[in-house]
Amino acid sequence: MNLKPNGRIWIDTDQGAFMGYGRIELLEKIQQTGSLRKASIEMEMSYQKSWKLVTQMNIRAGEPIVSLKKGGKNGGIAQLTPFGEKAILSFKEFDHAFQQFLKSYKPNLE
Amino acid sequence: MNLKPNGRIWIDTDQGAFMGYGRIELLEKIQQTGSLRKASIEMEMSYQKSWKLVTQMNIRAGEPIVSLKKGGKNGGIAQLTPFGEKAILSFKEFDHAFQQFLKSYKPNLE
DNA sequence: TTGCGTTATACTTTAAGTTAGATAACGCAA
DNA sequence: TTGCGTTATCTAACTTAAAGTATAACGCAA
Repeated sequence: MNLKPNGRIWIDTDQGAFMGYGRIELLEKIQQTGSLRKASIEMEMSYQKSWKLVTQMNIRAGEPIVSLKKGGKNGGIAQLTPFGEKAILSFKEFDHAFQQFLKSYKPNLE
Repeated sequence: MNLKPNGRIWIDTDQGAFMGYGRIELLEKIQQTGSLRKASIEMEMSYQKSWKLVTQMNIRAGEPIVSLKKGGKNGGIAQLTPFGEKAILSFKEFDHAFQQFLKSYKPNLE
């Protein structure tokens, strides 16, 4: 039978989801590439969707998570703000605690 | 800003999801009505979908959660097995612990 | 044997979300 | 001033999960 407790967590705001597994992965790829387009390709996600996610995060957080600039030397740049970096760390900590919770829980059905 | 930790949990098997919020609600409505059709109407869910959910649960649990019988006095009957009742209680306990976890967690971002 | 309300199942249609494709705007560097 | 690669945005096409529609099978009761 092999019953396995599972789940997922995220952070909401009044306007909707703010931070979750997909967004975290996207932010990390932005951090690595410096480009929203490259990050979306690595995520195998359309540019439109990742742009929407980032823009939503920026609005919902009240303070920019990612700084987006178009034009210039390399065509443009996408960069995490210090606040964005803090947000990643905070969510990862939350998820770590949740994974511990999941691991510790034993369903009593046999 | 009002950041609110949120999440959901469920129970998986090797064949896929076995128990979660929607299924629990469906099981409780079956318990109350004795009918899969009436339960689906109360859930505002198509009969086909609820039938599929119940059938999957029965298969994935290895042991019936809901007993389905067609024909007879009232056209047919849907009834939780004792094992099904235990499954409900077990999941609710799991969820209670999870809600406690969520409530206790304070994100450190301000 | 007929009617009833349910379970059981196939097929079609709808709706929502996602992606694709195209194009404008931008600003540095050559 | 031109070219480049990116951000930004619109519209159309596609995909897929869900619901709708229809019908068969069942077994008790009248």
